[in-house]
Amino acid sequence: MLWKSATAAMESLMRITADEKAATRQRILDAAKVMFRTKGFDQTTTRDIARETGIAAGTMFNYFNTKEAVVVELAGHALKKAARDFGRNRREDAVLAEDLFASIAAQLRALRPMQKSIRPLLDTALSPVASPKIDAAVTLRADVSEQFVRILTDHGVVEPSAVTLNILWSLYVGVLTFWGGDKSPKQEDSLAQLDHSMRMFADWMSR
Amino acid sequence: MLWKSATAAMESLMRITADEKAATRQRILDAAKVMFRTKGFDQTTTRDIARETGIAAGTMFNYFNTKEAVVVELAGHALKKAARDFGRNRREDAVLAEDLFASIAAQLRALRPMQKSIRPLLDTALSPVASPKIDAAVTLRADVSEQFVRILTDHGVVEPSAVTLNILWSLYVGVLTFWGGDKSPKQEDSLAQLDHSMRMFADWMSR
DNA sequence: CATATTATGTGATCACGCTCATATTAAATA
DNA sequence: TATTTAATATGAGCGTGATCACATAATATG
Repeated sequence: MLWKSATAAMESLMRITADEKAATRQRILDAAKVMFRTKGFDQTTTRDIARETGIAAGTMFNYFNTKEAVVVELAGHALKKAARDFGRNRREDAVLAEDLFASIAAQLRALRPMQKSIRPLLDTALSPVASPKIDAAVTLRADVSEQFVRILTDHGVVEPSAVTLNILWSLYVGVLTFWGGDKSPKQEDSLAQLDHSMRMFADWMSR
Repeated sequence: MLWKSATAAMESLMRITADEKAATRQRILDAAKVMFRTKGFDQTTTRDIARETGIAAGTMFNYFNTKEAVVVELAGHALKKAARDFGRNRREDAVLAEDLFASIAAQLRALRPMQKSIRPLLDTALSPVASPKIDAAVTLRADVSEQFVRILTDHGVVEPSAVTLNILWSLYVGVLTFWGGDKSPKQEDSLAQLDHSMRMFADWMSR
């Protein structure tokens, strides 16, 4: 394709087709979102998603490498929203444990619709040793990690060691895992777990 | 079957066939053990195991409900050995963090041959919210948890709360996850991770 | 406008874990 | 031993995620 000779008309046309592609992609995400929430991840087949989207069975894989990649993308959007919410409501006088608690609690709130689909997320995206086959998973992991590092930095932890970050990540994944099966009405049990985890971690950091 | 009329001869006969069954079961485990270690869990198909064992493809599922159940059973044996090793080498004057470290380090040593197959273990057996479809997984989880509780009790923690146990479990799973991808020659990285994790936990317990 | 090239959609097909109706073998009974 | 009943082995077949050769459509070139 000769980009240098591209005219405004061409660009406009391409934008349209690109938009159509993006629209199909979005329709896949919308269909998957609903079905994952109602039937769960395992009970939703890629053929279900394709049928609901109005495309052939194989076409979905032109947009997403794997079924997991779909849920990872959905989670990515949710976590972006969570990060914004956290930034907006952040209290100036919060101590480390409070900031970490607020950050992760915001994530739990945003991820609520996919509570039933958290398992594939933990396996593919949030595991520190997950294979980098899904691009969105690498990005997601980096984003969350970055936010943790920023919070730590804001509280005087200059360059957290790998071990420190791994411990925080273990507690974080532990909370998410527990939360995935949390049946308490308002997630109190998970929030208690999160509260204790972050308090312990913060105490250890300021020892 | 009329058990009450069972004679010694019958019992002897049945013992033989029962032994044959147990032998088949063992041959499956042996074949799987080798293949899991060399090719990894995902790259070893149930048909591979069946072929190597000399049974039909479907027969394996008369002995194990799922492919995961095989690796869980192998891990169960390894962890039993680890528990014995820990009990044998346990130092009388050890503090909480040291005992937890020693206990889990023994597990890592015993699990070494299945380092590549740790993922399915974490997903099905060691997750606190895993479905109870695999009996051996429930047992395994209970055994490990029980050992942790015993160690805690020995160090004066009378009845550890659910949150406390969950936190310990999170750190434990975090270490195992990290260890699954640990390339350092003698697992120093994982042991460092374990050391810090248990020290933090013990500090928190004695706060 | 006609043709070549490139990108995208399609569904038949694969490999996998797992199931199930049937065949086969062993045990119990007469 | 002959016959009935129970236990076990078998492999064809299912549903699934994913792939791939091919069809179709969009774009570039002459």
